[in-house]
Amino acid sequence: MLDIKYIRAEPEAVKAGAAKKRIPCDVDAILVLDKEVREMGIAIDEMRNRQKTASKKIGEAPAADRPKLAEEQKREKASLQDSEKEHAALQARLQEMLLRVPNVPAPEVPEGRDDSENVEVKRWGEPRKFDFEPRDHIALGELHDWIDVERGARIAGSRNYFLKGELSLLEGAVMRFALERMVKKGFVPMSVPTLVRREVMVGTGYFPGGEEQAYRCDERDDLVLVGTAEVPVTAYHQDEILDVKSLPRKYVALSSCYRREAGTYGKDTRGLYRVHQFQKVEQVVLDVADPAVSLAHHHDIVRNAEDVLQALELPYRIVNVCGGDLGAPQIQKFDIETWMPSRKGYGETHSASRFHEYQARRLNLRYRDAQGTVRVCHTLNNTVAASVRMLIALIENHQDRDGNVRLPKVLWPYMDGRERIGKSS
RNA sequence: GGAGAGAUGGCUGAGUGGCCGAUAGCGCCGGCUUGCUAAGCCGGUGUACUCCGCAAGGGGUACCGAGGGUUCGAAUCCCUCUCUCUCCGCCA
Repeated sequence: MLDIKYIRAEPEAVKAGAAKKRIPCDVDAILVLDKEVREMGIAIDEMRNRQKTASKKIGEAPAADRPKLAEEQKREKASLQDSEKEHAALQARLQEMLLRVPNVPAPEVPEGRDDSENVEVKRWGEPRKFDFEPRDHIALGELHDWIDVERGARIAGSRNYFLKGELSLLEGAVMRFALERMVKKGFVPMSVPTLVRREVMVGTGYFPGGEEQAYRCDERDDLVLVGTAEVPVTAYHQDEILDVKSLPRKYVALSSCYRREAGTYGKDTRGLYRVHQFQKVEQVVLDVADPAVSLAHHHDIVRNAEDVLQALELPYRIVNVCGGDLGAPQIQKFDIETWMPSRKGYGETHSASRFHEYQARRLNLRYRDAQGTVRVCHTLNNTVAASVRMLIALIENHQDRDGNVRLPKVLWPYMDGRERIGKSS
């Protein structure tokens, strides 16, 4: 959420930002409503002031005079209550509108309509040239009995799956490797709730707007399954005022992630590229409200992900996500796409976002700076490793002619010392 | 699931209708003091919105878990919800 004071001061910047993101937003209507709410608030404050003063006088008056004085106050009270009711309704409407105002993208965000106009900023590693016809992950899964999508669908519906045998172990190995790598860099590991209250979804910027992508419980429990550990981790310090000396806070969490993937019917239907549930290690950074500091963190969290991909010997590229492909909350986003032979291209595996105050303001997540001033934090996050897509890349890229898979050295300790997996290894 | 207790400022903890945005202690910040390992003394110390002011600063309003109600007036009375704790039951 943007600061209403910022919207008042820079309405044109907000409009331009929304236009760049291709998100409709009636800034003028917000300003009109804001003015109305504010003027009404002043009037109500004055009415309350008169009312409080009068009440105090009644308290000081001799008991005999009180009923008469109280009678007079009753009329005042009625009109105050009407105004308060109206004011509350207007405020709620304004708040609803403010929650939908998109964050203003950074100047470095490229113009563009959709992901086809994202701008590649870096490439690492050479996609491997196979001297045999490589199998895709489904074929490899069948060969080794690693993947069962049929029973997955029978038990849990489409886009659900079982991982078995070595691939199930490999999933754990990759997650554990990614987690430990981040802990070594000073990130505090966390195990987190994946079923959260709606307000946390609002606080992190997923609601309103993203309701269709989230699973929710029925009316007995008004909870939502998170699509990423970013949600509980970023909200961890909700409503707190942190000491500036305790910043930055760097957290890393492994969690299950749940996505409805509504509106993706027919898209990526083969294989495990797009699924309803997966494991992911996520990094989250909270720090002071300084754009330069945030930018530095942004580069750091991208580096952290690159570090993991390089250790796993997977070719990737980084794209600067264009305005039209950017969500409402982000200032800027870098996606990392990893080479997947079955796609004959790069597939998104990481998403590094910088939010400035957008999430923190919604979460009421603040800090007290060295001067004692209370300010809203900045937040960022990025994937470290997301399970199924990382497994697709690993087994497809590192397969041999027989369909066995060479493991990168960094995974050996997590796979009981094994250097390869597959039938003949 | 049953029975009970509770939720107050960074923390502990008073407050049962007007003198309470809230006693006190601790902590923290500033100052003073004393030669003795640290203590003592004095002062300050919530957040948000808003108005006035160039500013320093000042005024108003709201907030005592959340929401509603009673009342001229609510931290205090009533209702609903959330959360915490204790005991019993059940499950792991």
